[in-house]
Amino acid sequence: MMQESGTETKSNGSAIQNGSSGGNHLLPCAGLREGRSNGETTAADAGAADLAHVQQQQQQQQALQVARQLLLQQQQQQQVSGLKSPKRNDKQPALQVPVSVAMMTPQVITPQQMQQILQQQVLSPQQLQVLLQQQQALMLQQQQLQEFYKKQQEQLQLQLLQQQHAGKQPKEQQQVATQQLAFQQQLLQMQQLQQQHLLSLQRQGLLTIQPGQPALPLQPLAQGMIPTELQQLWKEVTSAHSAEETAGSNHSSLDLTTTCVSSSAPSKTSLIMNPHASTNGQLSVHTPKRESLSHEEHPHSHPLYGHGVCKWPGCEAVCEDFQSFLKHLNSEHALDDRSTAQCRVQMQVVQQLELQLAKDKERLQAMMTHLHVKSTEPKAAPQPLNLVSSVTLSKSASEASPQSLPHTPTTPTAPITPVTQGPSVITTTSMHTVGPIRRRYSDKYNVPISSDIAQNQEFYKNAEVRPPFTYASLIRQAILESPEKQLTLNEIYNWFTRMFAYFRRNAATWKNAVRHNLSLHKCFVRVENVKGAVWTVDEVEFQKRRPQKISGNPSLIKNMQSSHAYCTPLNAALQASMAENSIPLYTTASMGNPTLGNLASAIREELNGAMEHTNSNESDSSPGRSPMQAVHPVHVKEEPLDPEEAEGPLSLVTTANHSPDFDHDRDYEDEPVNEDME
DNA sequence: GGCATTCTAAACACGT
DNA sequence: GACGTGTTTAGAATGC
Repeated sequence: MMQESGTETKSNGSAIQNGSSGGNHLLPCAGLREGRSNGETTAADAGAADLAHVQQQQQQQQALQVARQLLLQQQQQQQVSGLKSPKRNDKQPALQVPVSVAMMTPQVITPQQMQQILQQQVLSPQQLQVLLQQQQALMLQQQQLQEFYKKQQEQLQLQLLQQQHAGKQPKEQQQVATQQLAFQQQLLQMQQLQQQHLLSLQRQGLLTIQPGQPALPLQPLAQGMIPTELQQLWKEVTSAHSAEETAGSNHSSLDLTTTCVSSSAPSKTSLIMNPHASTNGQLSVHTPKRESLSHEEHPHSHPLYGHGVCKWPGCEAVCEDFQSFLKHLNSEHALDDRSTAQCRVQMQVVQQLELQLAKDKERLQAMMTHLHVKSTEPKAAPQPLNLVSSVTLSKSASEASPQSLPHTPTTPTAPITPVTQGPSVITTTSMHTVGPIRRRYSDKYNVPISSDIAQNQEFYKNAEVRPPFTYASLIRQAILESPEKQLTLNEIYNWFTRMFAYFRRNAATWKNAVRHNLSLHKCFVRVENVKGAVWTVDEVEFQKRRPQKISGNPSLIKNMQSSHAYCTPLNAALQASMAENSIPLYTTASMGNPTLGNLASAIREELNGAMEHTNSNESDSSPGRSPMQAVHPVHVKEEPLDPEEAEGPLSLVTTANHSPDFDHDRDYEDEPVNEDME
């Protein structure tokens, strides 16, 4: 006995390499420029004809040299007093890359790196404090540098004005302006690197920045030149660079200009948001030039532009064409505090999503592993697989929760525990079932078995899970699916084995059950045929079958509602997880299947019926679920919400004062009510 | 606790 | 006799 129960139970960032972790997101400009030397800049300067201009250039060069000295000091200081951990040093590509890269590196302690440091406990709290102090010292130096820059900028602007009035060559002006811009961008880059670092410190709780305290004064720098001017200069500089980059040069030289250029505003977004860091701190960054090229080739392929709307987070400005979008992008989303903050937010969003994705993938893997193991387990577990067990009520649902599943407390999805039941909850409809382990929901909630089987066909065929339907329902379905609405017993067998992997085992048991059901239920009529005996379905009789009604049990109703509440988030989580793994989702709800409507109706009806029953407090066993009952105060035996099941006239299944109206067993067929009916 | 429903197991009969 | 089909009975599990 009950071997079958045992059977039921059975069935029942790649870029982080060479120590150059993702923290080098902000290194792309340096990486791109590592082949550059400032000698190129001076060579360009040497080509200036105007002596006065040359002198100005020399002044600027001197200023830049001072700035470089400051930056080099920063670098050296950082290298000397930097992190002491060998691991940390390993992660520092600065010593192996050009100075232009190395210069930026000490400040590029990104959140990832900080987290790694903290997680690996490479640094002691004291070391972290030292690190923090160093960063703060760097900030002070940065401010000094900015002050120096401001003075220099004023000078340069004055000179520019003078040159303009004197009718200087535009090329020379641009050279001056280029250097100005370069220096601007260098500072911007540094500021943002520091911002990044400060952010990471904030995340680690090591640094607290008051709300009113601006992290870094980016705005004044961004206002240094008007956007059109910046764009113009940018284009010229980048076009010149593309040729220069191929030549290669002294890697040890510090080229502020080239470093700065690559970090100008248009590329900043991609710099920050591009997670695909390459090795050794060299990132494949979209330079604006490349971007513009790609936009020319694919004028609507900008990730921030789609459907005529700017997709900058929180913007959604309507841009009629791509040009207007670019104008909008450059004007509204230039490099400023706001854009930087938005980029940071977006970066965190992406990080969170990646983290979530990784967790979900891990969980899915564990689930699938678990289910696979479970499905191939021997018949040891006596717990029957509950395909229709309630999400909230079923004992097996909680008891069977596999411990192998990784605990993911951060997962925002709704209760995952029911999912642990595995295939049993893949179908939305099954999650509504509030029945005992052996209940089959098709009879309870009038869920169209045909729809469920059709939608989950592949699942049932491949997974050794018991279909959540009674034998009677399955037999009926098999017969109704046949062209002639009649099947021999063997054909019924074949249908079972063909449609359900579960019935490919223990044939003796379930076949016996099939035969038993065929004989037991009046709804199955045996017809002698030429071929032999075939079985047909008497729909009227079948409709007479009464599912176990839900009486006015408040707890049951509550549980049903709660289980329904689980449906949406759970389904969403399932859908998301399965979609990301390209697994077909056998749900009725998520696919927008009309079955959902039937299901919802069924639940509503069920709930209403239960409520009505509770309110009416009738002794009648009628659930009172059907709207027909409002018209006919007589007992409605069954009111199939499934259109297919509703084919039979309701009047036929309406009886009066029929208490044991389930006409399941022939034992009952002599009941007076049935006699009256028939 | 009793009843209803469903499932499982088994026994039996009958035909091929 | 083996096997398939059909019927019947009994017991267990579960929900009402």
